[in-house]
Amino acid sequence: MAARRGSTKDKRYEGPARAEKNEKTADGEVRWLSPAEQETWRAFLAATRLLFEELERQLQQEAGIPVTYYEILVALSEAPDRTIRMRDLADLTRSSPSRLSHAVSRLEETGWLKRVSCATDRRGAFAHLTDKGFAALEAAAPGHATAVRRHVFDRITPKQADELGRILAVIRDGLDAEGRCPGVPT
Amino acid sequence: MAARRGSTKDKRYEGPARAEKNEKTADGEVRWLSPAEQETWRAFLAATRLLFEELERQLQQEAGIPVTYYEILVALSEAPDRTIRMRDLADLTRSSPSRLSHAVSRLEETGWLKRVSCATDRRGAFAHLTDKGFAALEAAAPGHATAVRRHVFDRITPKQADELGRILAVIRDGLDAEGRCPGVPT
DNA sequence: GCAAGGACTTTGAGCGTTCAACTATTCCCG
DNA sequence: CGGGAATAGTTGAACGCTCAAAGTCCTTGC
Repeated sequence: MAARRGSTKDKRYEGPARAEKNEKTADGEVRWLSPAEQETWRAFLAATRLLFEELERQLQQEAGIPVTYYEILVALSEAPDRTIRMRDLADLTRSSPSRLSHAVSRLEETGWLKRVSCATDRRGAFAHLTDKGFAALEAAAPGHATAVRRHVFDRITPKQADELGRILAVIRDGLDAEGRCPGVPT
Repeated sequence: MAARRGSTKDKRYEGPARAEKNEKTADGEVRWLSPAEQETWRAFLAATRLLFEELERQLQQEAGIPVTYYEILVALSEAPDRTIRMRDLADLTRSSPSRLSHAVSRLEETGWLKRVSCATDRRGAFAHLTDKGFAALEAAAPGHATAVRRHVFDRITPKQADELGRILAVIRDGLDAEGRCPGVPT
């Protein structure tokens, strides 16, 4: 990735040339990424793309579902009664209501999930993981866990894993907070 | 089951997917993630999902293109003559040839890219970034860089950024190596 | 030379996601 | 109580991606 500095003739992409001088936009100053940060960011993009593609392929071949559906099954499997209100399930899995609705529809067709209407709030619906769905999850879990271990945790030290978790939790919390109260400055 | 793609029902069932502890099964060992590893992994999933969704939304609204298209433009902008052979561009951006072909077609429609046929290898094609495409990239860059900085690098220390880069490079290299020579252990 | 196999690229179908409506119900406040 | 606003969930179209299959051209061995 690379394209280390000054390859050939052209401008290496560190932002437009004019930005060297004029760093202002409508809302203030543009602080480009430093070379080190760029390298990190490109590693981020490459690693996550490769990783998710690999996990997706693995899970699709062995279990026939995408990773996001797997996450839905996991969330349900951990809930009391294996049943969660749609809204809460959307929050847990960080999906949009729309995505969740489509996904649940799809999983309902395979018989792994069931929609249950809510007695106290007639707008509402629950998603319930069926025994068949739970069995499917049990069958899919070892392969998926093995893949995650193989591509991530077997490659880094426990200390690095800890640090990775801490870093990603910070990033996650930042985005989560922003999602909940939009318009609040850092 | 609606004939999903790789729908291999009735997979081998490799032992109970119970247990947070490590255990063995008949035909091989499944090493589950430790509680700490699970927490890290869930942070990974949540952070990357939120982050990419946010960047996608930002870039889509401000520039009208997905992040992956942006990466293609960046790669081209750094190349001599702003021109790269399709195969090499696919490697650089870690896309499948198919994805790249679709993407280039799309970007060609907007006039940001141009396909140029190769004289010495008539199977081949180059992708060339037009002036219009370069201008579009210049216009999109500040917003994108700002978003990346805001959600990632402004939230972590430089030391953490370094460590993050090192960790992700290891993961990336592992997957890269595996992609090139499948079947090689570790 | 020539055939067989490999490399480069494109195409079309199917799937999951997003986005923008839309329906239905509940909440809130005067 | 009544009516507007908020909440829960669904739907359909558009779009990007994957996969399989194909077309086109190059290369290698004989």
